[in-house]
Amino acid sequence: MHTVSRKTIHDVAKAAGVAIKTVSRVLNDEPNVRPETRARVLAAAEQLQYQPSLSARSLAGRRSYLIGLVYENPSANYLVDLQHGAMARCRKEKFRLFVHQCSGRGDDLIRDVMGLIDQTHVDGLIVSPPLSELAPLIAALDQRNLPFVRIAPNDLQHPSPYVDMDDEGAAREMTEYLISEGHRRIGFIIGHPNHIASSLRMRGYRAALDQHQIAFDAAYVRQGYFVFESGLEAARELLTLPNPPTAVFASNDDMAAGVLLAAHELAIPVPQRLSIAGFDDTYISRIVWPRLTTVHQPSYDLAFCATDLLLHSLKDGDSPRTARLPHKLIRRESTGPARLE
Amino acid sequence: MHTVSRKTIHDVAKAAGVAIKTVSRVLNDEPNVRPETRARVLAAAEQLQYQPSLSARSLAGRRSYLIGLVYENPSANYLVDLQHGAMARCRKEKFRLFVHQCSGRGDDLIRDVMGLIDQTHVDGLIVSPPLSELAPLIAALDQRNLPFVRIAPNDLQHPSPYVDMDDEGAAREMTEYLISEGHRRIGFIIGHPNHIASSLRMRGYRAALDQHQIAFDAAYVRQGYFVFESGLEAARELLTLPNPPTAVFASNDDMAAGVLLAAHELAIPVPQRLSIAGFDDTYISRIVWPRLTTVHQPSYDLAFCATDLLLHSLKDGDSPRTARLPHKLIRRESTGPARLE
DNA sequence: CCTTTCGTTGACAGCGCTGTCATGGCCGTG
DNA sequence: CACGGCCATGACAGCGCTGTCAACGAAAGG
Repeated sequence: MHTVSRKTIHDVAKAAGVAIKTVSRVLNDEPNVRPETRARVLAAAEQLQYQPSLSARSLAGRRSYLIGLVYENPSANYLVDLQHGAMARCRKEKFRLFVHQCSGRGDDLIRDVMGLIDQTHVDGLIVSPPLSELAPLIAALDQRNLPFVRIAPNDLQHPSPYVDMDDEGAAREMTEYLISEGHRRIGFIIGHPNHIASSLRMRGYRAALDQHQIAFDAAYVRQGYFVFESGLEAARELLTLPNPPTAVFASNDDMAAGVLLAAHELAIPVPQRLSIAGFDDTYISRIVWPRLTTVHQPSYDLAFCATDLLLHSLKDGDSPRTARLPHKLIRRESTGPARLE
Repeated sequence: MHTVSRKTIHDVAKAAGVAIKTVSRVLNDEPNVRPETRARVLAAAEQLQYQPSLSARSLAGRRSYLIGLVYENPSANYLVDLQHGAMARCRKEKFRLFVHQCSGRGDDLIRDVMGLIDQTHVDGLIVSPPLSELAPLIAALDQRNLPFVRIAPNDLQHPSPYVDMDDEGAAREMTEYLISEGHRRIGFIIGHPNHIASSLRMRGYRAALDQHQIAFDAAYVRQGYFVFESGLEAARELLTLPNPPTAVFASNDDMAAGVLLAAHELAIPVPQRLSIAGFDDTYISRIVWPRLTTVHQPSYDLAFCATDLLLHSLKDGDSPRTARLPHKLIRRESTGPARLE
């Protein structure tokens, strides 16, 4: 067994008959290289299967060609979508993505992220929810003067770029759809209190009720935490109410799956006697029976777009700073007309 | 806004009143440093919030404190478990995990992985299935002389370390459990042909039938691909057979969820008229209704353990080279006694 | 007492790149 | 024809560390 030694810029320079600086110029698309020289260098690099060392680059220059994606504790499907969206965008440049699960809370979390920055020299950061709402973290990043993009942030006034979707509008549409199906007693399960999306979706729900002169009834609203079990518990309460809702709108698919399970337990046929709607359009919404009506949240695109904004802001200061991505109501078998009573 | 400049080893050395080499010694746990000197350096490093630059480390030394996790296209839940298992183990040392989704097939894929190695200088690699079965990739890694650990590989003779579970035994246990419930016509859905786990699980299924003198009937076996839709399709065929199975054992949970959906479509009550078993014990096995009887596959532990083996083999050559992790049969509501006919 | 060994520390080179500046050939201009 | 300016290229320093080796004092041995 014998280690194939790494090719360096010197090998390429020698093969192309130029100085290493010229190789560097070619590989970094710098101007002032004769086209034929450029071609010669490119050919040599290709022939040697040369890959520049990210370590050396970040040490010598002011870029590391690395961007970080930090997250805390999102659901698996959402997380994987984010990762792949960001990776896909990175792959189109010569950047790589460093995925980092943050640990700790408060100051520890900030230290954790700062440690990531110091150690890896990332050029920028993609901050996913709920970290994107964590003011102390955002402030620390500002102070560090590191470019970053937030996904679904709460503070839209902050100067850093962000991408999001219209959570409130989407929730209003879903609620209106349920109303249009004849539902009047519509249960609602709120998401995790730390996520701005939770209150936005709640607001959309209320707005739709208001618009259709349906009185808001707190008895039909339960606090959840974006996880399956919280949806299950909330639904057990809602569905055993004296005058139970004919539809339940959960703030994400995981909780909606919990509602569905509760309905099955209580032998309530879905959607004949109970309509159930989710949010996010994750994998599980297509797997359960009946399949969930939900709102498609473009997680992959959100991350792709966030990475795009970040890469642009690394190149030139003046680039689009925000993007709002479209959502879509997905009707499936878990919702239907309210039964006449 | 003002950039807080990165602290370097020089800052720490100055603060502690020693040479940078001594700081390096302390931070790398090298011997021959007086305890009080060590304490002084540690205090200075802590006080300055010093974080060594991974770039400089990997450039200067022969370690990068980075290990790579490469994967191709596993299901989201499995992938996230792997990532978190590996990250958790890394966090206990001063290592970081570089997660990389491979792109391309054949030579392109190998070039992709080699590019990762050259660019990031990873000290070692965790190779997850089905890449862990890709002989050309393994050969390329061997030639590169880079330490790596395989998760659930096919070639147990190969000298590189690996971790796996007893797929065959687990499948046999599950099948025996179904037999013990009185089932005789037991359908089976095979996993993706590229995964060794598929044939092992199939082998376990057959072994259990043989042991109980139940004739193997190819009509009850369908090829699947580890994805939901393939389970759905296979189940539609199996359940409309003239003499349909009373139980179906799918090689993973996603496909079992597909079987469950097919049963719902055909109004076959589960488990009263059909028992359904999955494999992996992923999130979805707990959210469908009825919840799936399945085999717990320790994905998190597999990755944790793989990382552990890798880190050990980086330190000293002679370390345990393999580990087989325990599985567990999880009985839930999707299986029950066969109906007497 | 001097020599050898060992434990502790530091000086310095150099990892593979990029940033800065120098060099030299070529052009156009007065 | 002399000169300045521009383009293409190269020489060289140095990023923040680790590896190597030397230096020094203290302990151990003859």
